[in-house]
Amino acid sequence: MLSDQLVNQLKDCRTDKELKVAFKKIASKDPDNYFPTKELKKLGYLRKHCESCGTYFWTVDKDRKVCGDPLCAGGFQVVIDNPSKVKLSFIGVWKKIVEILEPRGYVPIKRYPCVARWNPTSEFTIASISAFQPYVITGEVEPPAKKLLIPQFCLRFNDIENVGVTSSHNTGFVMIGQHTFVPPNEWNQGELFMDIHDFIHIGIGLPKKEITIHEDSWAGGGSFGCSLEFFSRGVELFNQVYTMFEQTPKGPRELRLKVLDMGLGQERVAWFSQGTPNIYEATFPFVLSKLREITKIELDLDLYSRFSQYSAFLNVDEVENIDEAWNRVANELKIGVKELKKKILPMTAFYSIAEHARSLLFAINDGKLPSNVGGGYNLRVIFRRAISFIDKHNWEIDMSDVCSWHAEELKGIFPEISEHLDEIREILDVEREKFYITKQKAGKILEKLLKKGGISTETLIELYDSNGISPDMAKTAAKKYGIKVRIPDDFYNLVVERHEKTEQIHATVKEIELDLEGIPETKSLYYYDYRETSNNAKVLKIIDNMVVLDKTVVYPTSGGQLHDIGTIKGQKFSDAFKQGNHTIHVLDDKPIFKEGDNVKVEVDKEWRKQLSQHHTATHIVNAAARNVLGSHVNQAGAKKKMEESQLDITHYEQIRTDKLIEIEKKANEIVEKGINLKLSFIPRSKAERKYGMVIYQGGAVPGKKLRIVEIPNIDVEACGGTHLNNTSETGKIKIIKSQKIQDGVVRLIFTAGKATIELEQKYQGIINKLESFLKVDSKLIIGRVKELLNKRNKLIHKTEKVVDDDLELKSEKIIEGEILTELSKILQVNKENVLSKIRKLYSEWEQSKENLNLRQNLLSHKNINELKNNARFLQGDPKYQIVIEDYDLPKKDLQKVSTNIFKSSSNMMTAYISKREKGIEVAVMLGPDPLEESDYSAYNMVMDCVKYFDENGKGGGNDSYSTGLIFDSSVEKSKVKKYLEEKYYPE
RNA sequence: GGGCCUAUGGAUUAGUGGAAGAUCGUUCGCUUGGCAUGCGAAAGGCCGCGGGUUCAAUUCCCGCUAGGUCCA
Repeated sequence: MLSDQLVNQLKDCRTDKELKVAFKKIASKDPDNYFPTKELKKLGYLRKHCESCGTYFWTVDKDRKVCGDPLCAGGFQVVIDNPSKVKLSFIGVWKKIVEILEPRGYVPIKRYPCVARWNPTSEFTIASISAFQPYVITGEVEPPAKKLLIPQFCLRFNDIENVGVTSSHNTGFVMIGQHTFVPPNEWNQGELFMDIHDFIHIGIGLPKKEITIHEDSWAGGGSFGCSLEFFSRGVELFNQVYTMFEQTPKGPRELRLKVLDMGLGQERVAWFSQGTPNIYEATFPFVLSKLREITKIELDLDLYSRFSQYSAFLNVDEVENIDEAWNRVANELKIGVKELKKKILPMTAFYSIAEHARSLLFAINDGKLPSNVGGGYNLRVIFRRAISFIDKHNWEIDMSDVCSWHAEELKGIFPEISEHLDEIREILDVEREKFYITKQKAGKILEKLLKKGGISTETLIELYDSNGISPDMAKTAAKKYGIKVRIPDDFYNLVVERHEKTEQIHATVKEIELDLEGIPETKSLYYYDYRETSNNAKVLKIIDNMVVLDKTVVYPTSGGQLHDIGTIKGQKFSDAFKQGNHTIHVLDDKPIFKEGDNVKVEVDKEWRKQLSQHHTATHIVNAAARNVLGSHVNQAGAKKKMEESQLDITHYEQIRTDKLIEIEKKANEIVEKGINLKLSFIPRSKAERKYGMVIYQGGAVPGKKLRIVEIPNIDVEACGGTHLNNTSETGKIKIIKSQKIQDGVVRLIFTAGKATIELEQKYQGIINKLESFLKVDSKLIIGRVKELLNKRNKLIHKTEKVVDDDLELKSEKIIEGEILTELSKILQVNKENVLSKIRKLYSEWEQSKENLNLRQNLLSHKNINELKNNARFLQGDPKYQIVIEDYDLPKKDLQKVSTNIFKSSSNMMTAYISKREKGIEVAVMLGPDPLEESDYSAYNMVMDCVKYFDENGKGGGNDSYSTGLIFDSSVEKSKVKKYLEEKYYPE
């Protein structure tokens, strides 16, 4: 169908955008070849060329000069004199299209989740066709039906700011898909066109004169085709895409499977057919009525109706100066800008709240949580936007309530979203708390800055980037202080720039690919029984130490499971990885065998068993966590190693210890039940139908057939790893710890089988050592450690108040809980470091004890007085007195002595000589009088002394307090003391 | 996935390469018939953890842990 000439034209197109532009020209040059012109003409449509934008379009109006795009046609005109004869509710649109197309062979199917776990290219479902991407489109997977209809809820977060402002933007919407997946000989473009035309013309009763149809093209994900866009009154109703070609490195070619992609906005069509002032009134009137009761908002629907015609001008994506755009709209409506905003803004807030609640409801229900990273961030953004609107207008709206009203309103089409309302409420409650805490924090930071002065652009960016404080928030806060903050027009560009700068530094290194051209794929033999650990194989390729075989039992690192180790023909390999469908074994040394040889492969059985235990345990823990925490729990990543296994699950807060124990208990119950696992290969669509999308716990999996790992009644996952035959083989599962790796994702680290035993032994070993170190029974350990910490602190910091009781550990308190877990909390260290931390604290305590008498004496009133009495007047300057002493005590204590002396005798100065690890320390401190009145300087006094004994000696400080060190080990303390005495004492 | 910010008594925090402060709360005393209040005093800090640099680190550097935040 594509001529060589055209192939050449398209072959160099690298991006979808280039392809789309190029193909649009080609298709419109030869419309009879690419569009259903026969049907269009038969219906009485004429082909025209838009005088405004140049697009070719079809219309029955022979005088029409411009196409139906709102920019060419001058905004929306839905409300005035609505042209549709049939009024359809939101759900009615779906019912109507089913009514018309089902008899023509289209099968209505259930929606897919809007969180696209099966799709490696996109986190959310963004169009009806996403449900079938990528594997149905590539022909790898059978479609549920050749011709089908699907009401697909989709999420798109690129237009958040427009929601509620323009009358038609949504973050979440239902795209009704009319799709066919057929080989070229079954493709009938004219019929597909007529089906959808009949829906709009007969089903909605839209007269042909109200319809304009644009010629366009579409490209995405490597495939492309031409399309027809249906417009009416400036509204794009839907777009029928005929995907017929794919782009390959050698240029475009016809697809083996032709795909019809017609996506129709259910909200949009409902809106259009009802002619309401905006899309929201048409979509969820029930929710809006509830909100109206609460807010008592006065909706000036007449103004909104008129406003809605121009709101396309306020699309922030297309408008450069938003203030000017408001002025323009106000002029058109013949109303002041201020008044317009005052009336319209609460309404936009009102609609946004309703709209965002709906998206949150679907997204959370389908398994996404608000978060600070990833797709979950979008949920946080719309939730906060909604909450901010609620706060701004002081409305008593609970977002969870709004969600449940939506669920109610949608029961007729999506009953499943009512199933988890309680969980959603809990999740939103937590999320709301987080928002208020952040907001409060932001307020404090701003206050602090504003008290100091103004805020520069630089800090404005910093505030936004690091603390999430929007420039608007800063501006509002500044007003209270009478400070003006200038927000640059290109603020958000500056933020982006800042990121670009830092990102350039970290360029990623591309991994080396082995040349395996022409080598057959490796046949993997580990799928059915993990105990199969050896096979005979033929060597296909050797590159350095790396070996490719025709078949192997070896498991290469993939799906978060570590590779096997073992031997090939007796030679050890310590790594195995996957490239495409080849398994590559990495030998420790150069292979002694050659390509073409027959060799025996053997896998280390212990190694294999441990990894299999960890892998099956991961499925068990995942199921246990979902059981304990709720159905919002999904796997967000996993890693199975020898010593432990990690499982990341979606959850909205750090898991409390009691819940953790419950999960562990539940997991071990599953182990003890001794359930047989079912391992099987099932065609993808059958598996999806039977088990649902939850099977994609480990992420998207390619292939026509899925390897399904089922623990009956517990867990089903599509998974390629090695698994046990029965849950009892897992052995004891022990959860070591949980950590929140990002908002909305918690990592569980646990062990199974031998690893658990080894770990418990290790922990028991630590506990045994603690017992003998502290000389108590294990149940007293926690109490003793708490006591040790307290007494150690007291001994170090509160020397004077120490009593005999503090010199020994005698606590008999028995504290509940797992010893090491508790200790690691108390001491704020890892379990592994508990012992060394306690040893450290203990020796510090002992050290303090050793010097205690000395230190207590030193700090006693008696001693202070004695020191003062014995102080000698300074040589040549009898106004001041100096204390010169020799103490090997901690610096802190010496400082305290001096402070105490100065409290009652301000004319004093002190000099101490102490033995330290590195040498002899000289410390001089001046009381208030000599410091203020005299020329004496502690620094000079120290340096003079240090340098006298050791020219490499170092020191520093200021006039009031200085220390110095004499490194020379031949110098004796007594000499230093004598030197000072001779220098400062009178003859 | 990448970047940035933060970590100080129970809470909110100031602060600095050289002797850890404030406010609230707590306890005690006084004031009052009692309470609110007022006055006075005290207790309470592994300055997140580990390492490095330094004569000296709560402060600077590196790693970790925990929380926050922005971008893709």
